[in-house]
Amino acid sequence: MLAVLAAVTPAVPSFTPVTPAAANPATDPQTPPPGTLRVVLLSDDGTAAGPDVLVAPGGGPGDQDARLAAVVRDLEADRPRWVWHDTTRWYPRLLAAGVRVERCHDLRLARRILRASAWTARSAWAAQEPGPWDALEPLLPDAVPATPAPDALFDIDVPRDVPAELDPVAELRAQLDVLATASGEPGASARLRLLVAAESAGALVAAEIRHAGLPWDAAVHDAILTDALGPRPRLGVRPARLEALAVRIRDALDAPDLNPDSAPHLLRALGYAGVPVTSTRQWELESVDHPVVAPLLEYKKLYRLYTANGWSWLDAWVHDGRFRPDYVVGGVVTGRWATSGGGALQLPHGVRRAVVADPGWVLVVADAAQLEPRVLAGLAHDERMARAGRGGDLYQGMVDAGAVATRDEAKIGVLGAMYGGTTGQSAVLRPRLAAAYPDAVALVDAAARTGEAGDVVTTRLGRTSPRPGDEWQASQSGAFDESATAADESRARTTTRAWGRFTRNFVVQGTAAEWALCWLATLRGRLHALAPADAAGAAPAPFGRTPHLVYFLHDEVVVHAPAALADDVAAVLRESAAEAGRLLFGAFGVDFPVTVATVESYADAK
DNA sequence: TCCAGGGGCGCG
DNA sequence: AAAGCGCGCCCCTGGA
Repeated sequence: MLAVLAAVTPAVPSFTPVTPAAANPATDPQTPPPGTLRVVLLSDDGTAAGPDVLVAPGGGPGDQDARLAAVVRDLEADRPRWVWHDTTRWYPRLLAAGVRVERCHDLRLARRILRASAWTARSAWAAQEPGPWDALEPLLPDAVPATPAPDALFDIDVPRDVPAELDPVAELRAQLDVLATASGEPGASARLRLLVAAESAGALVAAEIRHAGLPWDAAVHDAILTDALGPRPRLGVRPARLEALAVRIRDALDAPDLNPDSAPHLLRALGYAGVPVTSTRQWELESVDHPVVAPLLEYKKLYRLYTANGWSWLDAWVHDGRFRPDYVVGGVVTGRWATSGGGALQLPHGVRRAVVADPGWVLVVADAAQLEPRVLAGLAHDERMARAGRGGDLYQGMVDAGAVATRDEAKIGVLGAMYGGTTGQSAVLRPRLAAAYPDAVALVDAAARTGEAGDVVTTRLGRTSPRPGDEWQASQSGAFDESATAADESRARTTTRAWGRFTRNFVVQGTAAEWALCWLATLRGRLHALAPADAAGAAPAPFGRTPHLVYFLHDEVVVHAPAALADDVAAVLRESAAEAGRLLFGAFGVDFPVTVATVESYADAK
């Protein structure tokens, strides 16, 4: 069953006339008042399946939320797939009202996938000019206070954020049609359906992670900072350790006015002092023997900690013992998640010490081992590469099979093949890799050639790469013009190859992101099933004492769980990884082992 | 005074 | 050691 949380009559009557697009005169003889929420019940094929459920507006603050929550909780018994414009606009409020849903169809995210997929490209719907649905952006959590002021007007007001003409029922039916007629690969429809479901589940997970929050001990974080930088300074003053290092740097370079935060200034000062570098990058400085190098490298390290994850970050992002990441599902072209603030995906290892489970709880940390090479083996149906990864370390498996001499070589060779490395050791290893794993190498090489030709590539489940942009077009036409110079041609070649490296990597990174979504989706369901009989407890509703996801990082997750359930959670993490592999690659036998660690602090996971 | 772009570095 | 891919965030700079 599909339940479209949808035809919402405007909460602001003056905003637009009250003419709900999905109003059905047969069941609604009277137009409901402004601010009414409507749940449209449909069968899986999109046909009507029952009378609409209306949620009246009004009452005190939060009253309508509470009524909606009751309606949703009721309907959950029938396990509907909730269909809505956009998870970021609905789900945080349902969670705040204590309600979890099992599954959803996020029309905004699904549309982005389906409009761009090579498997739906022949449909008229995909060919339409961009419209208001395409302009719909996710709602940043900053715009929705987690805890609204008690006297705030708290009606659900989607029309303020979503143009009223965006009829979710019509959009859903269009998407179901396009899904049914997808073609271009065996099972194209089923794969795209899986992708839409997984992407939508990801949207639920992202909202739930933000709702629950990553347990964060601000005192531990402050101790890390004080230990590294000295006591917290007044606003606008360098911490003591940084200032002391700045003095040493100025002395070593004989540059009393040097501001080490300015790269150009620093580079000039290095030049005057006779330090042979062309940049101030860490790796270049490390190759130089000069008294300035040690304090400068130390300064850069601490400066980064201070600016990116210092006291200001702590003030801005950690409240009530929780860091709430602003994930942006599908925010990266390849389908990976991005973040819109707080830098949750760049959490330095050095501050992970501050991620500490609640008393009586543990963090169960899981990491998919060599995810991308395994995905490549599955994509290419490369039996030998799959065999190398069976059971254990894929790189060591390659050594044991005699393909390369050392684990390090295996890693460099594989990464080089996936990223398009053309220099150094990865270039040297290339022929050996191609000889041992011809199918895998052929797949990424073909993806690169497709990109170089200006064409698109597609992941296992149907996410399709963007077309090359203006720069690529310009360099192509420029290079073949009569007046083209050698420099034009060289620039065109550089641009073309860069795009080839992008499409080469897109198929692997994008399919790995799909694997991760399937992992999350399965995990989410199975963790919920571990709920103890009395689930009320430490975590905010609807989690209570149920293990739940609190962090995600491309191929790694952190689950916050009551200590007694740690082993069950570990088992679920492994089973879910295996299930994700089956969802993507069916019976083709490629293993997806995960390393699991049960810890008090995230820093102890590795 | 504002903002785009570059340098640099954190993560996978 | 980085390289080859994908990001976000910080600061500074220089032009409008």
